[in-house]
Amino acid sequence: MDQEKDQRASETLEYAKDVVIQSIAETMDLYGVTPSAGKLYGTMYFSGPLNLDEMKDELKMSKPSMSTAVRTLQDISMVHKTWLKGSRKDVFVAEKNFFKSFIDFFCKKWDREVKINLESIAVAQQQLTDIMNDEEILSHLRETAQTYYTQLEESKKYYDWLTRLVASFRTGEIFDYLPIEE
Amino acid sequence: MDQEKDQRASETLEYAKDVVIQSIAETMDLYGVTPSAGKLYGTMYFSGPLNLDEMKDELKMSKPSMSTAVRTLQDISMVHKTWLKGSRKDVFVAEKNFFKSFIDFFCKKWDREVKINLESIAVAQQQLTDIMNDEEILSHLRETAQTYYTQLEESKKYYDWLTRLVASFRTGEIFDYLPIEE
DNA sequence: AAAAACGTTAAGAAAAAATTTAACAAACTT
DNA sequence: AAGTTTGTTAAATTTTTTCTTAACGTTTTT
Repeated sequence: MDQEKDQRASETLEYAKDVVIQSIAETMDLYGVTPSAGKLYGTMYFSGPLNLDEMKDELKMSKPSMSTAVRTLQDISMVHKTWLKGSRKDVFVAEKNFFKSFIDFFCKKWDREVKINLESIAVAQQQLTDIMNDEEILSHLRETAQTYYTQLEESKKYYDWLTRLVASFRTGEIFDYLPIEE
Repeated sequence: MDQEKDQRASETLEYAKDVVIQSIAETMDLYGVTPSAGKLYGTMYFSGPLNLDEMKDELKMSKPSMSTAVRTLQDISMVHKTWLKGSRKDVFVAEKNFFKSFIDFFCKKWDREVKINLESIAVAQQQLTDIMNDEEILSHLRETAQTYYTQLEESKKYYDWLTRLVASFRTGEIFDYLPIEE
């Protein structure tokens, strides 16, 4: 009967979706993904399980692009592979729980930051100690070594704190302090 | 007297420094800066105030590169401009307080995420409501609109929580819950 | 067993980003 | 006021990244 109205409604629906997809893609640069991957995630956020062909039709891109994009999204736990009875194609669903994505992503990154830097600090401090303890070395060099050593030691407080922050996120303890939906 | 030993000590000092600079640069990808900017920050982390010419000599890069790199580091509050009596050159110092950098950076990014997405959600929900309330529209369209609306409404809990997380970081209240140097 | 479907890798093309040299504008010296 | 110094912008180049087409290996269907 009122086909025109339904047509318009359908377009409005698409538009409303696109507005959100666009802003999700835009802010996902913080997660270090390409705009394309961001747009893919945004699309999946509003869709059911998608296979690679459906993704490529949706974004009008090639299949290999979808393959790599969906893998990077998997790497940061923003999409998951599932099974769909009947079809032999891989299908993927977006992780819609932003808390999960947030925690998973940043904890991984922060862990890495702590690990890499603490390792290099350990190496550096060993060398610096050798210089500091050798009285035959020019005093201004030894003083510099001491300065660097102290600065690195100070920075450990941060890495320690970050480790505890990650733990609090991972266990969910953070939500005792800062509850969801206060 | 023992020039050789001092020479070796000096090299060891440089090496120790470089190890840390390298790892800082490597992990700073999370902050969305180029490797060059990361290396510049790492260098400044161990130096006093530097001007553009000193930076270019240190990193063996061009002056305009240093100019843009130092600006991106300023944008994320990882270096600050200071004044040095006598010289008319701009000099910059690295922010050595990692807590400050951390909070400043992520709060800015998270604020942006919240702002952009909440704005688009508001737009989208308005459109969706129009469809939901119009009984002349095909019911399956209206149901889809309802589904999207609910999903967006749900996501607001996350943005609300993120807003409170940012507030807690900004005020320093987070440190009551998770103290530095436990 | 041959053919088709599916996902990935490889190679090449296109697009984007980073870097350098050159040119410029403003502030300072003499 | 002419000439320097300093930082930035502009244009051109190089490098890196992204994306597509083509080829491949595996699994499934017929």
